[in-house]
Amino acid sequence: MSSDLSVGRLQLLILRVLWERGEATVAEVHDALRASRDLAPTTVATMLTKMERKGVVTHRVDARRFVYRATVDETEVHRSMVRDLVDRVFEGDSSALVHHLVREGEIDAGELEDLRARVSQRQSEEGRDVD
Amino acid sequence: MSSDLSVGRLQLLILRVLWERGEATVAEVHDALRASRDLAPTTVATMLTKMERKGVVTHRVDARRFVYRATVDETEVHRSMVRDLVDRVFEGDSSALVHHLVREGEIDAGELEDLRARVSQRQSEEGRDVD
DNA sequence: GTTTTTCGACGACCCGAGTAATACTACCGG
DNA sequence: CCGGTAGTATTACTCGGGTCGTCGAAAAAC
Repeated sequence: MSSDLSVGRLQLLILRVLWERGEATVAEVHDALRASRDLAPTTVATMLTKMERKGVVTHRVDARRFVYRATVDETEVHRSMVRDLVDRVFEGDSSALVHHLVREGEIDAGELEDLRARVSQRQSEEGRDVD
Repeated sequence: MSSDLSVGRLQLLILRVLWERGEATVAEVHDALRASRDLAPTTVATMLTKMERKGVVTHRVDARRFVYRATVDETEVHRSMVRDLVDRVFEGDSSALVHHLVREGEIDAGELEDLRARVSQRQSEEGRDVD
């Protein structure tokens, strides 16, 4: 599964609100977004509807209001969107992406060392039961 | 500026052909794409037109045919598209992206070590004029 | 009980990517 | 000079993200 969970900017903003709060009404989402975006409440509602049609959120009814909840978690969405970029831009080669980041000076030696330590530890720990 | 050079899948495929060959006619691009996509020649032509309107390619006329050339290089496009993803998904934090890659097992210790060595060398070389 | 407010449903648009059929035009062979 | 061909321009359509206005129902307020 986890087919295509790529979402647009606004959709991601909305999902973040839902991930943080667990559940939220249209008004709550709209309110939480006020800081970053000045939108009509109906815009949020429409977006939520479209997102529900796509399958990334659901809602339950609570006394007139719709209470939305994400049906996908942050990691799934990240995975899908990163995969998408890697496929499009780097022909599926994730390390090419990291190479790019390094070449562009987005990542420095300290961060890489940190990561390296973490991953090598993980690999030695879980080495026996992988795949 | 390198403002917004984000392009779609097909546009990127087309750009790759242009980057490889330097210049290409519609027919040549269509032909080069035959392997990966089965498109009508007009589709490629339309796309090229739209891309020219956007500013990522130009053309010169050579005896009736349009010879297209990219006006942006691969690195610029990569930068723009990666930046875009990082902004949308990781709130501008590039290292969060790498963290994700590591956590998802897309990158292993060997690759990180390779990268780390490279970047630390670069940093010590150009150490005097950074920040 | 009637009016006002609240909230979701629907429908309308815009825009860009993608896809392609059709129209148009200039050149070439006869 | 004429028509076919090559190759671009035009037009059109689908889809999804984004943005709202309006409408209708229902709850709340008076």
